[in-house]
Amino acid sequence: MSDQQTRGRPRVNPLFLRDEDLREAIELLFFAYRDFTGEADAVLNAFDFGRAHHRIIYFVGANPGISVGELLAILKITKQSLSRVLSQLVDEAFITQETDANDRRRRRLYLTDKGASLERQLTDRQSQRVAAAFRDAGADAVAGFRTVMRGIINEEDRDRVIRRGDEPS
Amino acid sequence: MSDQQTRGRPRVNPLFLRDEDLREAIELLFFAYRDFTGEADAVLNAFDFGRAHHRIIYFVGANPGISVGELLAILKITKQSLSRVLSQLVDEAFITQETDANDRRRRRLYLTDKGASLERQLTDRQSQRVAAAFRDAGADAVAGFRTVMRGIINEEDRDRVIRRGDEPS
DNA sequence: GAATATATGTCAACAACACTGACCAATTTT
DNA sequence: AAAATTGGTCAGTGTTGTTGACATATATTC
Repeated sequence: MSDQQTRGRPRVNPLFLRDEDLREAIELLFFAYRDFTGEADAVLNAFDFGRAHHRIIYFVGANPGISVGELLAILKITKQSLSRVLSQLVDEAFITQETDANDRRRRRLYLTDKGASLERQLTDRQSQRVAAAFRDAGADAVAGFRTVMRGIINEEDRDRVIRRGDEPS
Repeated sequence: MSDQQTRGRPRVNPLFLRDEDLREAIELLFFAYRDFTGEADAVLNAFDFGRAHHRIIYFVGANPGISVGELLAILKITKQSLSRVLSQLVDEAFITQETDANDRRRRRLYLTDKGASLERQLTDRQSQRVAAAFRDAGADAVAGFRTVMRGIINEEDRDRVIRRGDEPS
């Protein structure tokens, strides 16, 4: 019964969240993500890889020893979809699989040197874009960015994002 | 020669942008966009539409009378890709095309009532997610979010995002 | 007025990446 | 021993992007 508040004339609330404010946010998400992901495409093309490969390489790099199931939970795709791309990365020696010692059903994933090198190329490019935006915006703005972005993520997945170490002020 | 600065040990700079700080931002972008776009999928499925339809409906709604060329510049896809999806939306009467009076080569695009109704359903859902994050984060954080996101977007495309009216403080 | 450029649309083939459904094998848990 | 979990695979399908080659109408330029 308060749904239609979201549109129409401005509503009374501490932030004065008008229609355009929210549309602006929607567009910022669209354009920022479009340009942010586009950044890595040239590198990926040189390896005949796509964005699916990139996502896998990134998250295996960020979580060495991650299991297939955890990776699926992060990417929210089916195991068939993952399998197609992951197999390529294993075949071409960008990623290795090692059977978990405690639970031998589990395969733990790691980047090879080759994989780590590609991961670095890709992450560096995107990091530079973010770093430039951070520098121009200043420390306070960066803190706000982090808070809002975390709030947009589904609550149950917020702790999947790595946290900087300086949280408790 | 300063590329490898982006990784490895912390660098000296006013924001102390460490490797993890930038990785956190990368992950925030991934998860926030994943959940933000996932929000509308159920509605779209009911209409047998996908995300490509959503993007078109959104930007035509936000820019009534936009030309095909401008839409292509925003979406950064080929006209063939756009055409397939746009034709469906026109055939099913979610969008109308009107020849521009001044330049009769141009087709200006508008949402029909049916299209506007769908646009509202989709945008409302996403707006609610953003509004909740904004409320929890507070006004200062929202300002920071906007500044950083704008900085991530390619410079030449920053003014494609609608601007709130309260910029010059 | 003829040549050129622009805006849009269309046909055809193809690739990446997601999906569903139906299985199978190894291993662990109950 | 039975059931649940983890991971893999085969087969078929749909959406959304790509290239390349043309076609049409209209506007602009020489």
